[in-house]
Amino acid sequence: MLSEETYQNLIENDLSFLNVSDESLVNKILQHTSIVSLPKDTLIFDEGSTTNNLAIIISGKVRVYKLAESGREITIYRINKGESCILTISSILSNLTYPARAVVEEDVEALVVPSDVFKELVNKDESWRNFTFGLMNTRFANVITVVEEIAFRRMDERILEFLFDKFNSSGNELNITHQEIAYELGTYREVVSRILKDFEKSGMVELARNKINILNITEVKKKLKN
Amino acid sequence: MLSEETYQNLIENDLSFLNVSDESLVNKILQHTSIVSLPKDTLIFDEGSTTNNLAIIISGKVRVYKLAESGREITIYRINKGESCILTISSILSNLTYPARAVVEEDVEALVVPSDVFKELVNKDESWRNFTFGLMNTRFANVITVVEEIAFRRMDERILEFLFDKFNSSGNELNITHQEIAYELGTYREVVSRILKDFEKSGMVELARNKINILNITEVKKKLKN
DNA sequence: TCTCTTATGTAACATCATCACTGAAAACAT
DNA sequence: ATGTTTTCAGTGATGATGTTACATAAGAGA
Repeated sequence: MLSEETYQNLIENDLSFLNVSDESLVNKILQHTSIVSLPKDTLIFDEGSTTNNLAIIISGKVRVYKLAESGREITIYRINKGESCILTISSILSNLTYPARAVVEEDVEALVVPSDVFKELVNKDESWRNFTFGLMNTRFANVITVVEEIAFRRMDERILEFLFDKFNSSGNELNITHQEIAYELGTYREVVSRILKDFEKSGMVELARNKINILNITEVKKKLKN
Repeated sequence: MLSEETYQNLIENDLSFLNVSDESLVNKILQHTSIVSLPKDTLIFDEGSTTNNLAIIISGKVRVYKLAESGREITIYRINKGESCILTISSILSNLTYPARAVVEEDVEALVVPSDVFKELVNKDESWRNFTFGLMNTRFANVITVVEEIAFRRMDERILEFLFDKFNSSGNELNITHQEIAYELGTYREVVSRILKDFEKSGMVELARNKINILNITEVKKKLKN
């Protein structure tokens, strides 16, 4: 159950596709959806599983990744505010099992839509369809980019790019462990440590436990241009 | 323009989703679609481009791959009979540019649907929607599998698996060059040559110019189980 | 038979994967 | 405040793969 007020708030707050024109669909949404809170580290779905609900993220962040037997991981993409999990959509629309794993990275509030309601909305409402197609298309492009990265680019470049992106979103002192970077990029912690050490030796960064300081951002940019 | 007869043939011949119920949509299809032949090596689309037509494959095969500056390539997936290119669909539905390249691998006959007609069909007809979603979902799962393969698996295993798949579809003497295998898997020809030579030394295969003979298929299977 | 083109072999070195440790920093317990 | 445990980082060693650079061999065509 969703209150009329919450519904309106969501529509104004980055979930504009919720705004369907058909009155009976609005009622379906109000009656059959609800809001849940999922704390950090909650396993949203695992490889091989299926589901009966679609979660649309209102706040927080989810990481979708592949896990190898060796213990290595690689991040495939993240689900942010206003998005939902296309793998769940795959599962609902095509009866496929998840090919990856999703875990809450930052505490999540989500709107939960039962799969049959979602199916009906996608079939009857154009804005839901556009939302769904748009999400699938951008994700697809994302994953192809991941393929390109791991197939063709060197690890030092990839680490540098990762640092640079983080730098842009959270200032030049990053609080992150080498292991986290390794999980992000699909490599081993040792590899990350070694490469970061090289960066430190060349004066680009400064390292401490749980911390990476970017000392020379223009140098980083220059290296990425090549 | 499509003849009524051709249209019926296509419906019976693996393109059942063409069978729409609405009469005006049938007319749209008949009037606005056509059949084209595309010989081997035709570039269907390239990175960064967009399109106004969707091709649905009636016969033949298309390879979709990423190309690196170094000259390396990696196959992302193939488009077979009854399928169409989801990247084209992305481009049409979400105005995205292609993140990869597609080339005809075996002579293709395809049904060409203008993008506005396709949009209308997806919006109005459920079987087209299901076709579209189904294709996107399986492709997405494919690409995630590719990520897993290149991120975590060893090259000798991947080559072995490739040989095994080819073996299943075309007998135990394969006519293929090392370069082609390298393009498939995203590595260098030299790496493929080296690993194949090792396989030959261990008695699993026999190598000749343009030819790989699998001598011991049970051994290959066994290695793949591990 | 000679030449050109294409496919393969292989050495050498760089990078990354993988295993096996060591030591340092922070968190926790007493 | 000190000792203990846990978590994080440093680093050597070795194998697999990426990358450059040639050499050789097989087939195609003149």
